[in-house]
Amino acid sequence: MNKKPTTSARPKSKRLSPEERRQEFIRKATEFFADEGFNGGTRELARRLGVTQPLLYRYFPSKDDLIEEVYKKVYLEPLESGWEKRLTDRSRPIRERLCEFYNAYTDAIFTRIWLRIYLFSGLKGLEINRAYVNVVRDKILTRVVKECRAAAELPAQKPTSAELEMAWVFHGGIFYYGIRKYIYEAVVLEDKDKMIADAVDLYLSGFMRSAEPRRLSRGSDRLQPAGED
Amino acid sequence: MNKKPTTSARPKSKRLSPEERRQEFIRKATEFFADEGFNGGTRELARRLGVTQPLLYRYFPSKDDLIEEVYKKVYLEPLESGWEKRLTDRSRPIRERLCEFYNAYTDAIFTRIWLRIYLFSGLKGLEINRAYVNVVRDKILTRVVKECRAAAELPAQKPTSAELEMAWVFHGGIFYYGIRKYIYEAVVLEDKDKMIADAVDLYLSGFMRSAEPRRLSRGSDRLQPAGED
DNA sequence: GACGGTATTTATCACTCGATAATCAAGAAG
DNA sequence: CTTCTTGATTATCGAGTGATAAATACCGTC
Repeated sequence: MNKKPTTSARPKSKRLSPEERRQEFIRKATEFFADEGFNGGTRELARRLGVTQPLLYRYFPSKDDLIEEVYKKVYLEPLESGWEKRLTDRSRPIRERLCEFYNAYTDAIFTRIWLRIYLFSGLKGLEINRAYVNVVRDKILTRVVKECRAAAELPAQKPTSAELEMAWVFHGGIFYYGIRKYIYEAVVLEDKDKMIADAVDLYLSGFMRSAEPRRLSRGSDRLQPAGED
Repeated sequence: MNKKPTTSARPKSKRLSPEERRQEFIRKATEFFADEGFNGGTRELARRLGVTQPLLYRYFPSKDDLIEEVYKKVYLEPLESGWEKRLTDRSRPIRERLCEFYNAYTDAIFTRIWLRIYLFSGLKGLEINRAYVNVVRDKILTRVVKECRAAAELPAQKPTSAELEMAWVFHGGIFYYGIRKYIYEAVVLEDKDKMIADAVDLYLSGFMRSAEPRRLSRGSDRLQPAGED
């Protein structure tokens, strides 16, 4: 046999590699903290993992370190796919691009686990949460506004704060659908795609309507007096 | 002196009546739990109140009972003013009514304390939170849709689930402004009235636009195939 | 099959939590 | 001043917390 795994390259069945085990712990811990909040006890967490509590401290120096891993996993995963870049593909109609993006984005974040971790950490005032909000603004919403401006044949410029605010209202309206469904467990319109399409139509029709007078009197933007950002 | 306070009707200065004291405790406890979450300790709470921890148990049988009082206070206060009834005053334009209502409503709920208690209790899955969501739907949003239908000269009928969903998106968009400002402490467009006016314009223009084809082909509502509620 | 290192468990510490009982203080009535 | 009631404090309990050290079980390797 030419097999020569000096450091046990891949164990046959059970006994996952330390790193795999660690990731498994993080995954389950994410579920656990999503359910119980970050005040959930390490003993109960260990019970769910089917191990004893002190074992956690072999893989993570402290509970806070474990929680940190959970944050990273939750916050970075949905963004690393880079869908937002497809927003700028101007060969396709703006409506289609917005619908596609929000369908993909909400497919990623509209889960009980993601939303709960997001809200829990938001209430704790974590930097990573604040940073995420800024990423949404810079990577998604400014892009949305820019593309809408282009579609409305408005001159290209940095979005005004009023435009950005309306994009936030639009975005927040969609986001709130997820909260109602997965946090409040309320009855929502089951067809998420339709909800998004309707929201996009609402936003676009409002944007285009407010763009018309602005397009005629180039430059001067009566919706926003001065000084954005 | 004709003073005859057999049971000490009103103490001159300090030493508030038991009920006043109790209310003061609830008020401060609301602030405390808004900051620390409901896992905040009774000792720290007592310290903030300037009293010792066991004293709390003279006014409330248990911590949970105190929390219950906090819930009631927070959830019932902003609704008991009954602004939503002014939504139906059809002598005034729909835009004005919507703006007025949301200005008043957000004046009441857009505070750090209210929003945080709301989110904390929402994450705990409390009945009172679920009930509140239903109240928003029944007392506010169905009314909003009905008034918009009337303003668009559509036949009066129970809002379709798609209409209700768009009202939720509109409502949630405004609500999310408060979350961004008071939970995420993000920089928002400071002129709340303008944000609301713009959001109302967005919603109304989208609603009216979608209403036009529906108004011509009376009755059949192509935006909603069947079965609402 | 014995060895050696790693994975896991048992036992335990120091601390904090909500809650209770006993004690003390303060103000009104006699 | 004394007495009685009620407000408030001190001291403490038992359960649960995160974390550590020592002991044991497991598995690949020689």
